[in-house]
Amino acid sequence: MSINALHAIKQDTLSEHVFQQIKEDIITGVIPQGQKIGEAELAKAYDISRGPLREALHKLESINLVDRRPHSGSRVITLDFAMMQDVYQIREAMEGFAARLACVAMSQSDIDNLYRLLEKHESSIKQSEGKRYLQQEGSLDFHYYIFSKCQNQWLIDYLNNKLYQVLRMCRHRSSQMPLRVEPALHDHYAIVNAINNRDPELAEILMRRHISGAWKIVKNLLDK
Amino acid sequence: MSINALHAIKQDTLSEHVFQQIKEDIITGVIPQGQKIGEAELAKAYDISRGPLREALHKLESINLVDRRPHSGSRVITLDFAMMQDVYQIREAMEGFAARLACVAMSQSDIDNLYRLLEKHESSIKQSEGKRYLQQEGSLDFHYYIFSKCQNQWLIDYLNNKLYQVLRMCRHRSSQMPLRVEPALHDHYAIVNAINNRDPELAEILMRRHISGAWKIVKNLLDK
DNA sequence: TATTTTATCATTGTTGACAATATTTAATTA
DNA sequence: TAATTAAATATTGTCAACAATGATAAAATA
Repeated sequence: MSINALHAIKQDTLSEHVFQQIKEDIITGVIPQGQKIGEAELAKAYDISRGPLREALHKLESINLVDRRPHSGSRVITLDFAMMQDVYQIREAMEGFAARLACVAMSQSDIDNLYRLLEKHESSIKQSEGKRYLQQEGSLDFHYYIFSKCQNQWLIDYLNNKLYQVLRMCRHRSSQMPLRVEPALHDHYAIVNAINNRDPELAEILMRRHISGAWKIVKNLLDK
Repeated sequence: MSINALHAIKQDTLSEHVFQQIKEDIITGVIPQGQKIGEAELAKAYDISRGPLREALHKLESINLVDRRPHSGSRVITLDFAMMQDVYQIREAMEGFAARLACVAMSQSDIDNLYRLLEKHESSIKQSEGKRYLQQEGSLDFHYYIFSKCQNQWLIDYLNNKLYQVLRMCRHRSSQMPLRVEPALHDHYAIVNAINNRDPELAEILMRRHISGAWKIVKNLLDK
């Protein structure tokens, strides 16, 4: 299951529908970073009135995809170094903690599913060298599967609807960077093993290291 | 400095002003938990039109103070056991991590200020036995001072504007519970000592224990 | 010419009316 | 009478016009 599967629901209202659409357009770069957003202009572009559009903009602000200043207007955020560091740090803390919780809460069949997921990734890596993007999506699935089992609804919601949206944006931005995926797979196996051994502390530590390691790689590539 | 000092600014717009006001009314219980919110009704109560009120409600939803279902309406959240547990868990993870970061980032004069703050709390405790509420506010100041120095803007924003609002709500709800404050002060000193020794790992661990200890107390009182 | 002031313009904030949906009430049927 | 269906009501979602504020350009002064 892809993370985006959760987006299908709740587009009942016009404001919600347009929120999802603009969100994707920002994440995928259709609307570039730092872009000034004129309400009237965008409303016409998406063929709605300004009311629902403003509500959509508020939602986008609440997931930190746009900056809004009263009487001044909105603009798409810019993924500078400080912001990416903030995001990766929070991800390290929260997803590490989520792994700890999930380690306690997961059923054995959940863990079996995780192993199967990793095997699928492994074979997928061996076959396709070029399609790194799909492999990254696979990595997202892995992370999502774990934190979705932590049984803390607030935590799940924050990771899924806020942090991971910005993370997808980072990915699109740095999707031309060369990246090795085998080490990540090795990390993943270590994490699942810790969960399988019902060792929450270790699961948290390994998840943290995995994420802070990913940040170090991204950081180096940014310094180039 | 109280946390609420930050609320003074940015009330330029009507929607923002009413957002702050409703927020306080929810936290302090003027609008009770679980209350159904009729837009027209509230708009008249606060003497504004429905447009800005709806935007305020969206903001309230984004900090998890109200639930909103399309076409159905909004209601104030209910602080049940699961939700409070979620909040304290996230607080443990994020504030622990913030303490780790702050331990690295703090200047020596910051640390001195922390010690002075604790001394003030100590004498305040000795003098007034009855005014537990003020002591709790003091505790909030302590926590706020630390995480505000973590240099992660996202983290600060989340703790200050989302988690701590719900936390204040928990406090108001359980403000008649008997609670000992000396142990908390002891914890606080241990945390500052760890920071003073520039030991980030320990600072994080102690902050975590402090918060999870607070949760255990609250949990027991809820089970009564 | 550079800078300040003033006036014009564009954009955001706000409002009340209208449309669409959900909820409640009443009526009907088993 | 209880359950189901249909009509009526209330509430939310959407729109377009208006007011208020900030940004821009023109004019005036040094």
